[in-house]
Amino acid sequence: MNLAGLNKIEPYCWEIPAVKGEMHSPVHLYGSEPLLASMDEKVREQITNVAKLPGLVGAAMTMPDAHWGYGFPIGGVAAFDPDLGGIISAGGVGFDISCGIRCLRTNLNLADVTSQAERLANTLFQRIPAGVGEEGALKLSILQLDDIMLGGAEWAIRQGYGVQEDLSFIEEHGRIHNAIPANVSDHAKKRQHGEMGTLGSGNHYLEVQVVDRIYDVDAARTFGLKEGQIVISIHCGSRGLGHQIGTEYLVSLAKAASRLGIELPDRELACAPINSPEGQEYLGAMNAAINVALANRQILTHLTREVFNQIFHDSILETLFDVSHNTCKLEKHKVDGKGRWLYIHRKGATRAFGPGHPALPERYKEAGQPVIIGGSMGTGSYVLAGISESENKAWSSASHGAGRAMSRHTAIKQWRGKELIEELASKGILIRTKSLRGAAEEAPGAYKDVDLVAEVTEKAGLAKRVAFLRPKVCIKG
DNA sequence: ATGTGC
Repeated sequence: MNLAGLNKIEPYCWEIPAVKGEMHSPVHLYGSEPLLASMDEKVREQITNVAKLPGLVGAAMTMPDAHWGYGFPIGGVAAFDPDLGGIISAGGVGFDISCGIRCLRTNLNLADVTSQAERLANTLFQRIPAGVGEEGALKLSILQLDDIMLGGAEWAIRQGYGVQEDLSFIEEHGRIHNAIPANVSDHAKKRQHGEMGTLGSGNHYLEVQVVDRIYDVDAARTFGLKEGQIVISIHCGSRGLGHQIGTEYLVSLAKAASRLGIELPDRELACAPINSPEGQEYLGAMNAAINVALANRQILTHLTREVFNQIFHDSILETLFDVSHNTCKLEKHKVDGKGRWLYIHRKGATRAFGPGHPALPERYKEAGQPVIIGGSMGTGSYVLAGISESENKAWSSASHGAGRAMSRHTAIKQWRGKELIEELASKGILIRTKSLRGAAEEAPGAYKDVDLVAEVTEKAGLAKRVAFLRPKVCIKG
């Protein structure tokens, strides 16, 4: 991205001023000069288009890990006011609705896992269904899927997948309201029928990690993290169901936009007013998919506990937190000192509530919300904490991952999956995957530097670093 | 992301 002509308004934020009559608000690009310079021009183009959509409140913005996406850039954040004709867009949520990361802390340390690493990797790979179209042990009827779409992780726990305590540490306490299963097609439900409790493919993973470095001692203590401790991160979403909802509502929202005379700067930005029938319909379906994703990560948590209990007697795996990073959520935020209810699109961006936020569980009230930046295969991840400053800057949002730096196509030409896996094994990182091509697409070199993303996220005032997690075992989709 | 591509 060419930064010439942009205003540097803060040490880690560049502004594209609003063009009168075209954009409702300016664009704010959070990042450092090197991170922004290496981003595709498309990021700038796409987020400028978002600034042209009706009912936008405040700046349209991108997080430091942003990259080119469908319509909205991944790493894009934008707030819309329904009373001002604000819109909702399927491209602004992403196809993998409520894709996110569940992080579990354990009572194990590095030495426990090192001696059992091969067995752990093999058992996890055997027990955690992963890969395109891979089905799990659960086979559900369409009626049961309706219950999942309403109940989320609560449903999963009622079925025996996990413990009540998990719910306190999941966004929305494991279940988002206003899900409308009737707005989800039978086709979408059928696609999900065998896919509950599965990881999926692409950048999804289950990783066993060791806490390698603590940045913030107090927050780490509150989060229950200490150096040398083993944690587990599960990255996945709403699988076939979310994807099918995205595909279908893209068409319905495009029709609504045309019917209502909404000018779309890009047809990929198909959207409808939140207060229109189509907007409401998508919202109900998207919330249903959020619950499916929350239930999915809950089931995977349970499967992970079973594997750990089999290998390590008396192992305890507690939910540290579960964050979603592809959502549109109704939240109350301050605008010019006044509280307003806004629909916040976060596509490839994590909600990052600061200390004292009423939605936080009691345990994290003072420390702020745990924010998880998932790294690329084999490079490590970060746990951060939400800070108050981010409320004014970015509607309490932060980066979600390393963010791609290169297309999948280019990555395949540059790396071979087998060699990558061998190289990582030589560094003591065990990868298990059904797709060598997938591994090549996910080469660490195809992603931005996660250390830099986490550092810049902190310096930009979006969240503060708490701990760095180094990978040991990675089950790839 | 995705029963990866019409």
